[in-house]
Amino acid sequence: MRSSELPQVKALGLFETMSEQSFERLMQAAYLQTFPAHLTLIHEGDTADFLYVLVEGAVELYAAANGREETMAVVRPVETFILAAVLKDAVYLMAARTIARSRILLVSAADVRLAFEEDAAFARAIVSELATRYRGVVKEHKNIKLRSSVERLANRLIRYEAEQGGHGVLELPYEKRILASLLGMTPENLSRAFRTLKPYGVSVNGSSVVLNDLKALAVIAKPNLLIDG
Amino acid sequence: MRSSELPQVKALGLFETMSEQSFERLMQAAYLQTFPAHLTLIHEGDTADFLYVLVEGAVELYAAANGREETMAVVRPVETFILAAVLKDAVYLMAARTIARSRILLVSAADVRLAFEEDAAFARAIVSELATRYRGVVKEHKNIKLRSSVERLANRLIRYEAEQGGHGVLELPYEKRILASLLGMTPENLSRAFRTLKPYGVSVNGSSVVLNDLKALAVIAKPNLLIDG
DNA sequence: CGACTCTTTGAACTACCTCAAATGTGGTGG
DNA sequence: CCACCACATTTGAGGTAGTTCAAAGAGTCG
Repeated sequence: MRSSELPQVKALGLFETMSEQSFERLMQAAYLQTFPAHLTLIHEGDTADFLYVLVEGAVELYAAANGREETMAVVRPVETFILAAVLKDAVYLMAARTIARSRILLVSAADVRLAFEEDAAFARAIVSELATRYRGVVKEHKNIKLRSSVERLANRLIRYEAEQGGHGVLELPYEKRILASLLGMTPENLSRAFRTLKPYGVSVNGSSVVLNDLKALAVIAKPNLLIDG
Repeated sequence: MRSSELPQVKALGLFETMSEQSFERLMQAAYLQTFPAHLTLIHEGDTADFLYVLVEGAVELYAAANGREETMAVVRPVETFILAAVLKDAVYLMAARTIARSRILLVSAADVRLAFEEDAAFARAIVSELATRYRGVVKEHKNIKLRSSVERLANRLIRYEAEQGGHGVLELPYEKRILASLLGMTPENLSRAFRTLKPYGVSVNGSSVVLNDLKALAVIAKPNLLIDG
């Protein structure tokens, strides 16, 4: 693999504390590859042969059943995905496809499990990462079970605005179609939810959103650190 | 703590492989306590001071927001709960209360983190447990996003029947009110969902359920190993 | 420019919820 | 052991959030 991205990967929470030696061994059999947009990387039910690290781009994790298909999460750089399946040597519960052209590091799953055995710092980092991910899914599950779709959208907008600098403006990081599915609604309903939020200072123009009245928006969103934090 | 339950705890996947020495140290500062039914053990947002091990009884994990309250999971013996919060030294994302009179082992969270550092086998077990839990929440999330309430009930009945011996009969392990919330619906809607399943061989009498036509039930349930497995 | 796909809008439908009341059930104290 | 009470469950009626289907704009990319 090209070595120019290595420092970026090593800086990842998961690899940061592990020994240089273990890291090098792990990277020796790793591929850094560029994939075009809309390419399916993994299918539900496949065995987990690789741990994926998204270096650049965006990846959608989705699941299908009963003829329906829903976005479960969107991975942004630099982040790993499907760690749990790799550690359990189990099949993937979610499928993954690129949303945009993406640079992805593929690390051998067997090597990850080996490094876990041999490097205590790596083991700690894995636990930390896994626990964080676990809490992330729990929050998402609370989000779905405890909130209406308009509330979910309002809180998501508040989150994006904060992540993007807190200047009252934000760019939707991917298509509304995907955002809708991620928030557990149809595209049509997302469109209507945006209109519902207009009286609360939300104006939308394509993928650009302006929040003119954060206070009013917070009243309807009722943000909650134990869901959004 | 009483020592008669110790073997039962040691046999837990999480503690099974750890050294006797580490285990004994962990248990030295642990309490085994009996709690009456309907007692709140932990509140959302509390700091995680203990890892809980349910030895006997039943515990409901729930979450509240917007004046609503929903059951997130039900813990059955012998199982741990809120492991992720303990490992991250973070606040609990879910509250917990006993459903029935319960015997619960409380292990110091700091001791768990210490044992994790010192005992590699324990570290492995924790990762395995955490990864399994992670996959459990993902499955539950798929369940909610991809299925209707009747489908969720049908699959849940199929699961209980299998767990309880596969003889075509099952006992609902807790109140319908809680089952309803766990499945993401109101008690009224659960009652109607049971009636919807009657033509598929489901007859209910209090907490006793008979499945007279598993084949027909499976047709409507469309069970899926990547959700129910 | 033309052919996509995405997004929005409208209209009709449906799954699920809310409210209210009747009925059933388990636990408690006399 | 029984009567009572509180609460769980069921049933009915009506409402609402969200879906589906259809079709018209609006970007986007070759």
